[in-house]
Amino acid sequence: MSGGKHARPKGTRDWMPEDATARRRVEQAFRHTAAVFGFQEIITPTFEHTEIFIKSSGEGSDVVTKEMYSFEDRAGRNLTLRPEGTPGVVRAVLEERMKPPLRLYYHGPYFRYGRPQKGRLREFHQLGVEVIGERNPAVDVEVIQLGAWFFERLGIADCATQLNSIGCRECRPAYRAELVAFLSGRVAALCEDCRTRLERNPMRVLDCKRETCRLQFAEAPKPAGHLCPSCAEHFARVRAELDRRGLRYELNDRLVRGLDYYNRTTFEYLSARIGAQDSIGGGGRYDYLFEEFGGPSLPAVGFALGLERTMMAMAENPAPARRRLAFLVCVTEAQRPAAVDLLARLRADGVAAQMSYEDKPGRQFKAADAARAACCVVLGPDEVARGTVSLKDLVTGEQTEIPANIVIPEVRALFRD
RNA sequence: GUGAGUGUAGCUCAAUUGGUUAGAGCACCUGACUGUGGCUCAGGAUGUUGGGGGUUCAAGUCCCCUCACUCACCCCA
Repeated sequence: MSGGKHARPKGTRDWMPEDATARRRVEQAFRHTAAVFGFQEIITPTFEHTEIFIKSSGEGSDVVTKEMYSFEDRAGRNLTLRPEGTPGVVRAVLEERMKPPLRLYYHGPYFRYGRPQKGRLREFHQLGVEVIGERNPAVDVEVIQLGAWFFERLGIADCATQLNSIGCRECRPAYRAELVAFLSGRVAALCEDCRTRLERNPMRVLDCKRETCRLQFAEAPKPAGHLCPSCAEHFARVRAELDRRGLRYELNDRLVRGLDYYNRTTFEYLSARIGAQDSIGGGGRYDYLFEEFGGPSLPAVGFALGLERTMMAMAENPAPARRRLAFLVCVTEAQRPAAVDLLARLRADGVAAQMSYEDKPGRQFKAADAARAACCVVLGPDEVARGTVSLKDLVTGEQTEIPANIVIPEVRALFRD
């Protein structure tokens, strides 16, 4: 039933033990992939001064104008729960005077105020990487490859990589003017949203989802066709290197990412199986952001992926296996002290063990089953008299009596399969 | 922020055109089982029908408000 007295805040979720386990696996896989590519972890605060995000995402962006969790602290400082990862990393790199080139990865919770839907929460989690201080197009490719490998490792088969280039300071103004000129002649055919986009951020008109708008854009000038020579070369080298590494991608000349700080390469990973919010990750180059933060001119490229969306795109987990947990059962209370001692020995040896304090053995087995334990270690008068224990495999139901002193290796052996 | 849809037991869902005591499956509890979980059988408990107001002789059912969830738009992970 929904709407109890103490319900979760809107747009948040609970991670039940099974969910938490699955999430850990994804996070570990990401750590591993990032580490293999030479990245090191960086952890930055969950909230920052609000101006950090305004500066990087852009004053008029939707994220800034209507999606931030901002608040004043008790001393009147204006703070914001981070809506994305890159600004905090950039700030930290400058503030801590870290020496480029840098390869950093991060993960954690992010916050955006908006109406929740499938694949969009108010508190969500991202995993991301940033390469700072490298201009070479091969680095863009490495970052794209990292993401592709990661998704592949998770078994996300139907994941498409889309690629585009949106130019730089040199070529964008001219292109932009041309696009505006083109669109201005067709305002009447555009939807309400696109008309406001035309004024605010014309390039966004390109990825409108409406069929009527899309028809208009068929002949619209595209960013990739208006690159300056050096951007064109960069883009060509990115594509050549992707091909050389055998990475599959599709060009999407409408891929214009939402955050203002991107330039040149932009890319996105899409999954068809997670609903309308089909982007499971995306990124691109941001060669100007450090300057805008008052730092040196530092080229950079990175990407972030959504943990929740990624997990939705993953194949359903197979039947939940039993836990690597041994459950102690004592047949009568007389064996309780011996059982408690054995419990401690198992735990001291790193074997997860637990026991029920029900009196009847039947209850204790039931508790073991309910806890999804892999086996029971049974202590009864007979076993104690013989210096043995009975080990019951809860999957097969087989029970064997073994010398008490080999319990730990036997339980371990049982866990192995 | 905009729009649409949905809220009935722990879960999934029933309940004639408004009509008497709101049902079923699964799960749960008890027993058959005084040294053994799952399987079987026999019993058992469970609801302020999300909340508040209204219409009516009568509301789970109709109307209004509110809350929550879902999906989509916007935007993005």
